[in-house]
Amino acid sequence: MFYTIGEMAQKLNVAPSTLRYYDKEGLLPFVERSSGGIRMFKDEDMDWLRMLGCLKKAGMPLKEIRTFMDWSRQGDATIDRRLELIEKQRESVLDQQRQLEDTLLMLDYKRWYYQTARAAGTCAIHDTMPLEQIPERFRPLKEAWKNEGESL
Amino acid sequence: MFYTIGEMAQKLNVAPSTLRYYDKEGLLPFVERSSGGIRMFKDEDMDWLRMLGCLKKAGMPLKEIRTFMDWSRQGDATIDRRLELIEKQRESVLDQQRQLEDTLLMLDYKRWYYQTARAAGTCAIHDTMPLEQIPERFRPLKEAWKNEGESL
DNA sequence: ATACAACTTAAAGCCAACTTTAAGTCAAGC
DNA sequence: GCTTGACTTAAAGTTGGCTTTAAGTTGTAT
Repeated sequence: MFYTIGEMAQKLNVAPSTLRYYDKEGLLPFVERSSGGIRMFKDEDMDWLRMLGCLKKAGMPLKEIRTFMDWSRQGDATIDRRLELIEKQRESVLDQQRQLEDTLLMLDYKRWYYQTARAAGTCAIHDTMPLEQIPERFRPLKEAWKNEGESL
Repeated sequence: MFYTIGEMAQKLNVAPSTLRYYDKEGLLPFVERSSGGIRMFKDEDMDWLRMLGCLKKAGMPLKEIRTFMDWSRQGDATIDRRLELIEKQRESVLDQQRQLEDTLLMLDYKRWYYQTARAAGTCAIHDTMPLEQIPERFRPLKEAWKNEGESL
């Protein structure tokens, strides 16, 4: 069972031009062509595209994904390198999760800040608010700001 | 206590040119200038820069951050809009967290895949592996792949 | 056989977010 | 008062990840 680039693009919810671009960049070394030069995607190609999607969602740049694809085609000799890359990316995702956790706390604080301000009709309420009225979960934030490592 | 752009950039771990770029884009309407035109950052500017950093980390594009900054300067009349924007961004962060959760599971699966392959000396081990030898937490993955909504 | 939609390529264009360059100004130390 | 390093701006350049355009080919339906 074969699919044209248009059909595959629809399945994956991307533009056909995106798949052509990925192909040009060497990310799709597995797609075959008809005698007339038309790309013919197979069902099993989904495995590769899923892998591609996974690495992309993990924040890996296309160049590195290309490296991974190159290694994959080279067979069992590159298992170690591929594992290493996966583990690196796994660490990166854990980092991103920690980052988002912090960001969420900040947004939750700001949400509370504006909810309170809305109720009071003015942001000035926060200039006079005693520490005890700030929800406990937000208090460590103010502390953390005094230290400040890196930020932007 | 004032800081030059270079000092502030160091504090924030960014290039001075980045701060100039943000300023040009209207993201730093709060920075004052010396008589000679040199930017003078104040300690309290850190609050704005923290906010900026928070929104950036939440994935908000600079244009939208600019909007937020504009609203902030307009005072209490824009509290509602600001709250709305914060809540929208909070939802976006929750989405990103769900996304990373999925991605992590996939990477964990791939890690296990390559660890197993390394031990066996070949990826071919996975062609003949009975379902019971695949760790339970990864089995739902294979199921999910059969459905496939969107992906890349 | 012909029309027509969907495919092909190479090259150019676009957007966000910076960075670099060029030419010039400011201000602290000698 | 002069040097020097850090600042200033405007404008051009860069990178990543696509999208669009132009010109042409393929393959299916009538």
